[in-house]
Amino acid sequence: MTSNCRRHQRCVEDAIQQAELICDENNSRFTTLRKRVLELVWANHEPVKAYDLLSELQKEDESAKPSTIYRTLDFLLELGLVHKIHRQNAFVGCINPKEVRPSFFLVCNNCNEVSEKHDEEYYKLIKSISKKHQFKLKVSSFEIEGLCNRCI
Amino acid sequence: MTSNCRRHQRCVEDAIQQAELICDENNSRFTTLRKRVLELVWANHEPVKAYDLLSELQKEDESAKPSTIYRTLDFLLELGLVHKIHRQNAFVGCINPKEVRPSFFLVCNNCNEVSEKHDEEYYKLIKSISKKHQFKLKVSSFEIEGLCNRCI
DNA sequence: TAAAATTTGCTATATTATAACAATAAAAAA
DNA sequence: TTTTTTATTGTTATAATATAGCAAATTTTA
Repeated sequence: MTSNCRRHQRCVEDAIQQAELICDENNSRFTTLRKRVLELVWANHEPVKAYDLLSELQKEDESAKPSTIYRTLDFLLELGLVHKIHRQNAFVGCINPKEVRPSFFLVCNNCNEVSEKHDEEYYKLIKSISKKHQFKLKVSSFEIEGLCNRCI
Repeated sequence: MTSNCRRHQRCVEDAIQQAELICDENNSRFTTLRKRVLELVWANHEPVKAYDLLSELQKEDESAKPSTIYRTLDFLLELGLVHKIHRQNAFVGCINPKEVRPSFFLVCNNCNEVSEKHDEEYYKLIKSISKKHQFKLKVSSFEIEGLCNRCI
């Protein structure tokens, strides 16, 4: 249990509920598989490896294969329901999938917890960079590793 | 040739010269292998894949193996002579290895050129984030993909 | 020159990810 | 409702990325 949230079950429920809405809006189906994988991603606030998800899934569904996981993750990434932490080749649930502006991540090297941040200053920086370098931003990632406030 | 630098040979020479200095200061050896790999990384301003480096190296040295490349890259990364672009699992030469403050990268999805930026505003943001969240930063990466000014 | 430390060679294998095509299930059209 | 189309999942194979561990060679230090 490495969560600083009071009742993690809430996080999961919220995530699932949001996912249902977003899939709906998108005319995409929130199938049993997709729901289950999202729940597994949300098992805690740490980044999860694809093959760890696969192991978990295989406990319930022997037929699960790497592509089962990767395809499902692709779907969830597409809708912004999960994020990839590129420095770790791992995945976390998105805390605010309706927000289209980019967030960044604080990843604790001690407790492994990831905290997704939405930050006005960060939005400004991105805009300013785009303007300064005449660069048309498509996607970005900003990942910060170190020690979180509880582990410092 | 996808460089917007006038004479790319200069970039390479500079990089090698800086590397010599830095290795020296660090009491590390800038061996033939390390020099050669760094040159290969600097073949252009695009991110290079480890196995592409390996292929290149093998043209000159049949005995080269994955670990040859990865070990050498690890060494170069350690000294800040190259950076890893995590979104691409690829590597670029560092334009300013003596600067300890973090830089960020603009990666063009059209011409593939990577541009490393050192930016006062970015330093400030990082400081502000660290403070705001009481997070002790160890390492970070900020990678931006999109269209560069020449490809827009 | 001998001993210690660093670097490289070498083999094996772990980890991460995708391609291609078939089978199934769900939604849309007839 | 039945047919057709589309989306999803199953399945097999393989590609791409990365590391571990130990031996040999080279360089530095004593």
